[in-house]
Amino acid sequence: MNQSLHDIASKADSPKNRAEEIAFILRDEILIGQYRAGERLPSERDLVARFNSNRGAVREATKILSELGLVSIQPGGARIVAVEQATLAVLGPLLDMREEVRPQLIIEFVEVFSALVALSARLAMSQATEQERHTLAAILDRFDPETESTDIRSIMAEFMQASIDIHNNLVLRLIGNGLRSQIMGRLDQTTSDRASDRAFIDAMREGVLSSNADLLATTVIRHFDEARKRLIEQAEINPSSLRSKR
Amino acid sequence: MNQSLHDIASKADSPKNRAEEIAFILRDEILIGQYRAGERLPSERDLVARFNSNRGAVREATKILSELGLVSIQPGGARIVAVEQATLAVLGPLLDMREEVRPQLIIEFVEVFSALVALSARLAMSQATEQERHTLAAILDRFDPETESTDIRSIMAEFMQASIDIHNNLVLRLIGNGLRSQIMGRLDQTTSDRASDRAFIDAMREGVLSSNADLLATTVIRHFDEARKRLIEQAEINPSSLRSKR
DNA sequence: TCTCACTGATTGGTCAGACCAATTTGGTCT
DNA sequence: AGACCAAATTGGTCTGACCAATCAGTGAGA
Repeated sequence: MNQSLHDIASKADSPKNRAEEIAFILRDEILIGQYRAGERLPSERDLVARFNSNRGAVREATKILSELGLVSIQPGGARIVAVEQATLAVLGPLLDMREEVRPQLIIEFVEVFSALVALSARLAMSQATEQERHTLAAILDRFDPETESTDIRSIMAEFMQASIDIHNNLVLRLIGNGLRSQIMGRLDQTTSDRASDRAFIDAMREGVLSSNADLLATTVIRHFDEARKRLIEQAEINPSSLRSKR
Repeated sequence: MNQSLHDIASKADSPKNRAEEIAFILRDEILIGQYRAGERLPSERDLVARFNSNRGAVREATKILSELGLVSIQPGGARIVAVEQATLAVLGPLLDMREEVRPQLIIEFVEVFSALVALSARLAMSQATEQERHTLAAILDRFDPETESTDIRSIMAEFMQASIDIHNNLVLRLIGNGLRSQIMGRLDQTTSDRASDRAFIDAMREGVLSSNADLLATTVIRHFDEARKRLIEQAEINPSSLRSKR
């Protein structure tokens, strides 16, 4: 039953035009590690030849890469930048590409996401109206342990979004946008314990309705921590993915 | 002594070429609210006329805007997207532009940043070697309450960076990149209580050396919470900046 | 042998103009 | 009003050209 790893991986980006097509190919090659950081990207004219295109399209493509933080363009040549200096926007492609780091990356995502959900819940509680709290509770109520269709992750995503709408912290919202667009559709179905999920949802529900920010936050943290541990166990079965060089 | 608000505001982006020049102008106009979300951006040919440029440069410019998430380009016309759906990369420009929301935005930044620093410290503690902990402590030791030059914020930034180097969580690192590049050089000098800063640094130092993740996290949270409250007080003196419509 | 200034080739930056396909728009007809 | 159609507009693609900054190899001088 554990064929779960990397069988969905939506490969979601579909290029809208030639420039994006080229950009995505180059982006993936960079992320795969085909070029080392510091190396020079082939010249625009070479890329034109390779992709049978024109400089306009190629320049737009490199513009995209530069905006992703993957290359640094200067007169005289464009150079590849270390992935570590890039933008959140490389996360999705990385999940699609690098099978070896995928489990590790998901764990890292969970670590960060849990903290952000907890923060968002806290902030929302600090100023939510009665009605807003019921909106949040309603989202949680959508969880049904019987049906497989109600994915707890999508509920958490909705909860996050709704809580952001309440506190309206733009910084958190922008980060949330980035994470959501990178992660959406790229996570595998996890086989989680529906019973413990139920308990988790109930605890959150209580925290929301009683406006108990601390309870909410610790509940979230604890739940994600368990999820993280499960992920680590799974990852260690497949020893190719240690927390090591990327 | 309180001339602090918005006198530094580096306006850091200097366009590297015509395309960026155009892109930044349009970006700022959008952020100022000159176009409403959903409206159409002037056509490429119109922009060529307005900026006395050529379609190549203009197209590269709109590519940048699209990458920022500020416009959505489709055959038939490009449309402005709500700021709320953009990328972290709009944060810096927003800080430079919208004087009214600046204080509020800074508060929101602090709320998020504190949670991320706390998380990062936690993660780092969970796997730091003896030597790595001393590296962190050394950063904290750079704080000197006597000299005005040692800015506690730059120390926190360094601490964040160093802790990221330890746990090496790529997701957190990418988010950190975004925040850092948007905030760096755009925050005002705040007049903070050097004595309480001293206490804060000492508490962190103890947390680091004793590898007490909980102490570290709560210390960070508490300190930033105080900073946040100070900011809110300052903001309320200037009543133009309530947590309201943006 | 090493250093440094020169030079020619390469590279990104800018520009003009053209054609296509899709969308949008405005008017017409029902 | 509403459906439909045709023309204008728009983004997408492509070609070819010139400039200025940079890079890399060469050769002269120390």
